[in-house]
Amino acid sequence: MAEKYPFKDIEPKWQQWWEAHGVYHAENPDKTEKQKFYGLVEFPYPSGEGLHVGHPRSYTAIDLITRKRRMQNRNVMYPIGWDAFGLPAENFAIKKKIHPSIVTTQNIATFKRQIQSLGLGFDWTREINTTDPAYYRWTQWMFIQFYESWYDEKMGKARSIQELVIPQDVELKGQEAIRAYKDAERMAYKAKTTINWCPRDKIGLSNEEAQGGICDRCGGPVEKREKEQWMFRITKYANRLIKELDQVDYLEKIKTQQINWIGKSEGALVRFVISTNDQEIVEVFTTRPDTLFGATYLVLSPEHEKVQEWIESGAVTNVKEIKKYQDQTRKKTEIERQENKEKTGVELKGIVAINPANKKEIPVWIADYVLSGYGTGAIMAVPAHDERDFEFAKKFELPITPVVRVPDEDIGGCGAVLETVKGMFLFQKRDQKAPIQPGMIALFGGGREPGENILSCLKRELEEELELDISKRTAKYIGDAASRTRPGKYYSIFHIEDIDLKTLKLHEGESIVEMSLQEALSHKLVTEFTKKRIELFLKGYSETVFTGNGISMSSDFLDGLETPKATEKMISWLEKNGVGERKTTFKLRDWVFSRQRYWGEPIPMVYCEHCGWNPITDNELPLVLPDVKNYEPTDTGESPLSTMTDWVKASCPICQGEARRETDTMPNWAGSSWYFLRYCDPNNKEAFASRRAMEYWMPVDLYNGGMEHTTLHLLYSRFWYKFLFDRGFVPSSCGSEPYASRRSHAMILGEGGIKMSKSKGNVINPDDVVAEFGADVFRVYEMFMGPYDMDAPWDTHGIQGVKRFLDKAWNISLQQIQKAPLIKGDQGGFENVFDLEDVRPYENILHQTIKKVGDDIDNLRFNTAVSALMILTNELQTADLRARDFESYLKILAPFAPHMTEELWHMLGREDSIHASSWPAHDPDKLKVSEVEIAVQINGKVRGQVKVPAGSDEAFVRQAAEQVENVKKHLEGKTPKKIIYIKDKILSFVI
RNA sequence: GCGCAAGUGGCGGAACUGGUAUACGCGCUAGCCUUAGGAGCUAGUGCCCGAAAGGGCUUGUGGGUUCAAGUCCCACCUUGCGCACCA
Repeated sequence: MAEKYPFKDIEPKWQQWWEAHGVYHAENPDKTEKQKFYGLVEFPYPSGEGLHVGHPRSYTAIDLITRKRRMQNRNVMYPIGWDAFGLPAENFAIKKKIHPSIVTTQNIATFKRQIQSLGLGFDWTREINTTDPAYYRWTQWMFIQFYESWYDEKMGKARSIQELVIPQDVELKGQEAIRAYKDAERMAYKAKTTINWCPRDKIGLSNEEAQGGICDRCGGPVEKREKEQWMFRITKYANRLIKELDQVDYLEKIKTQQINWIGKSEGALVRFVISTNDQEIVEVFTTRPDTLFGATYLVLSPEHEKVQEWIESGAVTNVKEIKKYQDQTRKKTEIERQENKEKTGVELKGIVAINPANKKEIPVWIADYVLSGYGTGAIMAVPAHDERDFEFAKKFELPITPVVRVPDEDIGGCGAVLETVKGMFLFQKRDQKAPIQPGMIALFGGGREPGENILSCLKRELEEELELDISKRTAKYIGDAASRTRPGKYYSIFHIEDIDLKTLKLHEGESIVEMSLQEALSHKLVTEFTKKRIELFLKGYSETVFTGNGISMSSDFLDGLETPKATEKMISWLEKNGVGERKTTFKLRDWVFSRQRYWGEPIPMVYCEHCGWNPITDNELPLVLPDVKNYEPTDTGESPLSTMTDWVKASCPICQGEARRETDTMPNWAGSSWYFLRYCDPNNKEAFASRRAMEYWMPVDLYNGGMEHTTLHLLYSRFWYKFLFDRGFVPSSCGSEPYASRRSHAMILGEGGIKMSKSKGNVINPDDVVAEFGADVFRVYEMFMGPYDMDAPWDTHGIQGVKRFLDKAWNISLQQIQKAPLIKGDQGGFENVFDLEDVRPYENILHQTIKKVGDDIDNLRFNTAVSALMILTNELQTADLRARDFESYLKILAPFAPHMTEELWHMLGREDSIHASSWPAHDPDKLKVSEVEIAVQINGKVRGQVKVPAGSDEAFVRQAAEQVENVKKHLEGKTPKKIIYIKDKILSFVI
């Protein structure tokens, strides 16, 4: 009698029927009043490997949600397409000498067949393909819009380049100057920069694709190369890409990753004058301008342009040494630079800079710990406040000057200052008589009359005040700090070597209290101020907040200020004195947009000797990718297209003269940056999508994709969309964010928890799974494996369990359909002849499950939803269901097992699709249970259970509990001291 | 180093605002059915003691709060992921 669910006969039948009946075709906005729901999964790259079992996991997840929304009367769009430009097809083409488009077409066919065998509710009428000229026509058109735009900082948005006001002085210089001025503002611009070059793929990479110095495609190391490249000014959007995240519902970790990648930091730009030539200036960026007084040297990155200038002008005297160091740096890959963090560097002899705060002359160095790509490529080194600078200063014996600020209450007298190697200082007020103990590494400040000999002061302070004999030790003078409350007085700061900080001794009356630093944290004799410092010290922080205002400071204006306030004060000082200004920098770089490969969208630009770069005209779009003989990329970094001399030749759109085409192509992130807009209106020939369609469908309600795309596709497409939005190509009612919410799937691993790979031979082919178990089992299994956002290993036994479940559900359903004599109901459905009013034992669990499954789908908790359905199915084995309850059962199972439920639905005599039916509502009355089991605890341990009517009061439950043998035994006839009763849950005695 | 997430049976994993830990599934054991089964059905299954009733222990480790802690607080350990000389 135990029949198997005959998926082989059923599944293909319904797949065809659905498509023929357009069950999953989204209605166009003009034809519906319904509210829309736009569910989106990242469209796949159709690789030669075929579909991975990981793809269906996320496709099915969003499929479940969209199916439920459809049953909740939403007009659902769940589209799919092909992100088909890319390296693997090209590499395959090189190897097999087959045109990439042929390979791509084949791969798409395979992917499509595989995806369609899974019964996913995609709207195939909206299928798109980024390599289709009808599609990439618009990608090219958008490129031109980027080129024809500039970013207006004042309005905070991109505008047409026509609207760029040309300053008069530029205008006077003529056309050449005007063009240069415009080019410097365009959102897409060509520039010679150092790019990441993958020698294996022979392709330039964006920063996002070369994270950690590793190529995103092949995993090999990345080199630096000078190259002229098309760039997108994504940095103009850095602020908005962070700020507008608060309009969207993304997983918190996705937001954090984007924010970190953009890497905003606020601070100041400071100009250092080179003393040998007043005209010469080095700009540095710092987040801590308040520490400027402590800047004791400058460091430039080895690639810094000034270094080259000084070599050429002969300003530096140790050219050979410098060049050697530059060479070394260049040869190091980024990985090597990261692995070896030992500080290296070379002084630029002959170059001296002036610290604008204290007018002191300071040396200038180059070192590779300063990165050319960040800030200005130069830093002011404040070794007392920065771990890296400290390390560097120690190694090359450069001066270390703390900038010391202290709140007023601590200025009162000289005190002991304790220091760690890292540069942490501790203070103990003098009136508490905290001596520096032998065994500390210490710095201390001593009040000293102007003119008093430093060493004699030190000796006096140490011996008289602090009871420390320093005769056997080396005390190194570090510097002075002026006292604010006692004008004319200074704190001298010394570094006493060979001392290890372990204990703190305090005078309490006549006796001395000795304590560990741990104990000091809670000791009443120690001030809060000191405690805080000890705490920081123990955590190993290098941050220093200190007294006075640093060596030879001309003013004490930073005294007593918290770091943010001191920073503000210093910035206004810099601005007032014209030596610097407020500045925000980002880690985000402009997007390198050219690729020196064949299989990508041609960049629609031509170069003319007279007119420079210009976009081709609209009616020339699409600029179709020509056939070439050889797809092989070159070591020189020329695109294979450059060998197509006929194609390269073009006429200049301005002067009609001879011109040549751009031969680089776009990165594969181009087509995927706006595909979600094309789905709204995929066949439009007049525009990339109609305004009406975008107004209705955008933004995407739910977008699912991998975490690996957080700093790639997700960032790029948000930027791209914001640009289109700014320029009004996307209607303003759509909002400036393309995706209202973003979720992430996890990986499916091979059996045993290791990654699936060809070489390990543990790859599961979806085709085999569908052939053996059918699509419904496959779907349910992938949902049941574990939490959606956690990696899960494939388990061949586990899928058997799911098969049993669906077989069981199938059999129960057949019984229900057979057993119950059906009559046609009023609503067009069927009711059986059983009494409709009697209370049925299964109702409770049915309604609970309806609620749970619905909630779980909404919250992407598919594994527990399946579990609830299994429990319900087990319960229903012995029940006789009313027809409408049976229909509810099928409906909540339908999103998970669409084929099986559709078959059963039609067996009931239905002619429409179950997936177009309405989602059942749970009846809150029927969630309630009549009887509950209450645990009885005695002194916190469960000693028995009682079954009572739901909602019973304490007295009733207590009486029942006291009848239970085991409870009686443990109560030992005593009267409980305390009784806690939580209704319908627990009764707890304390005796 | 910094940031984030997570540690629960033999395994994948449940557990809502603290309220009977181990749901559901796998695996395993026994029995039934079968010519046979890697099919199906029934029962059992955290660990220890016990014939049973029952008792003791158990959610990475150690403390704490509470009548009651996987859940809250403190300290620590481990694993995974992300970033990593970002000034």
